[in-house]
Amino acid sequence: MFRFQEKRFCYSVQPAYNRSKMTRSRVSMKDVAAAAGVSLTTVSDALNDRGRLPEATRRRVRDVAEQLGFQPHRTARSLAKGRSGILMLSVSLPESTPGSAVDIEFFVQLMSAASGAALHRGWALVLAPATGSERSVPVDFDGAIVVDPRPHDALLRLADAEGKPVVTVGRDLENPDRLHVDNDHSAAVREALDLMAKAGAERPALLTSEADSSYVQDCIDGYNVWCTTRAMTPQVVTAAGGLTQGAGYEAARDFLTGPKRPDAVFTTLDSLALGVHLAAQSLGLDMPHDLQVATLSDSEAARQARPPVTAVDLNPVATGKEAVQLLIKAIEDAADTESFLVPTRMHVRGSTGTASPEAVSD
Amino acid sequence: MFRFQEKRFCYSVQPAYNRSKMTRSRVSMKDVAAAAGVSLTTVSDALNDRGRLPEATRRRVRDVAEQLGFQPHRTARSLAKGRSGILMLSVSLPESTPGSAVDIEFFVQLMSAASGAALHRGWALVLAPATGSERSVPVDFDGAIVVDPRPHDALLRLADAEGKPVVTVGRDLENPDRLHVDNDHSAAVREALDLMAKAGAERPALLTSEADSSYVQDCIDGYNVWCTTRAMTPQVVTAAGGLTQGAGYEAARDFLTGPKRPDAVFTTLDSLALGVHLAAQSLGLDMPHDLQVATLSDSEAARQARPPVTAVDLNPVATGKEAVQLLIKAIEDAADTESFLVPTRMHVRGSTGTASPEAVSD
DNA sequence: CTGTTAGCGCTTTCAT
DNA sequence: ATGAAAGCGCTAACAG
Repeated sequence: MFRFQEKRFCYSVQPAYNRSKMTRSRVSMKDVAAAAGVSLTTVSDALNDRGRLPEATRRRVRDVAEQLGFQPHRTARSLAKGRSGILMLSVSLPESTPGSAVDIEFFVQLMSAASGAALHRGWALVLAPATGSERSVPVDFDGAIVVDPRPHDALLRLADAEGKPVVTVGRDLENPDRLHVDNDHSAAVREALDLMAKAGAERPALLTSEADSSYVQDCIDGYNVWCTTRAMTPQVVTAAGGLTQGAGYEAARDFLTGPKRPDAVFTTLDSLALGVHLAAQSLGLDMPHDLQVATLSDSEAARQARPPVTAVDLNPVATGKEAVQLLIKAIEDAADTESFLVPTRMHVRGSTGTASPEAVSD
Repeated sequence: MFRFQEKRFCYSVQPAYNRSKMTRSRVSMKDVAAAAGVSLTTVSDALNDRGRLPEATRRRVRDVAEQLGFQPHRTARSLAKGRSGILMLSVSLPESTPGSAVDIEFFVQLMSAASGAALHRGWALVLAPATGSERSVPVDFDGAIVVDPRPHDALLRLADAEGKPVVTVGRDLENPDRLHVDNDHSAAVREALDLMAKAGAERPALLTSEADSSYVQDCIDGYNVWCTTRAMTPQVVTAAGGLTQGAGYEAARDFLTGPKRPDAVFTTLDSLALGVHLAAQSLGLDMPHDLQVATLSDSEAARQARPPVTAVDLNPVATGKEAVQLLIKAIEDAADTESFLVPTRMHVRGSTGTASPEAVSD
């Protein structure tokens, strides 16, 4: 239950910008040219540092432009150059996941870092409409970043159709050679399993979401390789219900009360781990003694849980920056761009047993 | 401590889009006109539903366009119409706050909702560079949303300078009549104080961040009015160190060990409340018995804390949507736009004592 | 070293 | 009911 405020919800005011409505019409390059007594070309060259003008003219023109308060008209420039300066970014979650990508810390960090990196290099980044959304992209764009691509991602297909460069975060399973940024999830899983094994785990399980992303498959591969090496019987559980704590909880209630209960579990997302955490508590299992928990993707929630959850930091900030950098490179000259693997970090915390001496909790 | 992966960090692949490099050059309206045997004007009119063509021609032209796979060139349209279709959004945090706005759930929700609402209506939303950032905005925009405006917000000044409409979230204290979206924070504070008083609070304090935002001032006003009405001595504490849990913790350690320790505290942001929460626990104070805590702005962290924190949901999603709607209206016709107050919701949880019967925890 | 000119792809008067 | 033509503000050949 809740109560709404009883007060007025609306009232009226005058927009502030109305007051200075005598907006002097934009200063154009033509105006600058006239004022400086040169041609349009010269102004363009001076403003864009095209080195064919003597420093003197360049300076003079720039000064005039500054004094007139000239601001370049980006749209006109875009039209003339055939480049909009806009990058699109889409994150498509599995159908089954309620809520949106902003509920997942990894995506928020990545998105924010990507936007900042783009701006820093003079590009603008626009979030793409959720897949399946009514209309398509409302602006011209020069390239796209597709996070965790799924078979029929709208932005991916649109970019491909228009021949525009794409960088994916995580591999495009339908086209694995496509330019991408990724982590070595398989290695991360094996590292975490080693850690838990050292602390006594004998039956580690893997809890994943639906396996339609490359990172989930990599985790499964890494887990299977590890189990094979150790001659252990793998137990892979797929949580139904998307990337949520609830999905993790339901799955965990299930396998934690079944026969051959695992004594450790690695999850492919922090929200799943949090669900396992909750299930373990509700079953009266002690972490890490009765059950060790480790997960892919670090988050504030993983840090705040009691005990805090051991997690692999995927470095979404570096990932976002790198994706932007790669995409810009691909746009500017398709040559010499190569996919990139972002290093991960393991944060050992209370949800797993004590690890080897060099890996201490942060 | 942590360990980096030892593996290869990079390897090279061929960008996928290179393979289809024989990109058929965009289909333009001219092509459509030729194919349909009509003029450019007619195509334009048909495609934009300008009602001067008989339904027959309109259909025919549209069919041809569709068959040719025509996609409008947004940039060209923008140049001709003098409107870019782009909205800017900036969030400026207090100088003292480390990290970025994406660490604050309110902003993330607002931003995501705003972006979605813009897209839904055919506009694109671009995040503005952090204030004080090197270069200015890399695209032409038609209007701006400025969240929690501060005295010298770069985007605010830029928009004003170019005579572009602005909607602020929270009032612009230097120009209170400016179009905005806001909550009735003063009423929310009083409601929370009532709640805590009913549960026995006799010395409620107010913990705020630096008071340079309208919402902080509103909280202070509401608090003072409430105290005056009840003939209570107000105790307002300003946390140093920005909008962080650490800042809340430090401030709370201080006033919780001083003379006349408050038995309840209202904070102006969830991270501050979480800091108070931590301080109370470290001092062995029981919540809600020894200390009641309530805060502005609900969050996952407030819900997950033990005990969970009573919080005012500011409805950032509605706020973001409304801001976009208002801004578009202001861009399209400056008339009849009015500021808007978004209703809030109180979520009563374990950090405060039992409230009146109709306000039950969710 | 600098200017002239023709677009970029669309919208929009103004004719017919 | 439809078309011709002049831009929108900038870039980029191509001259000189």
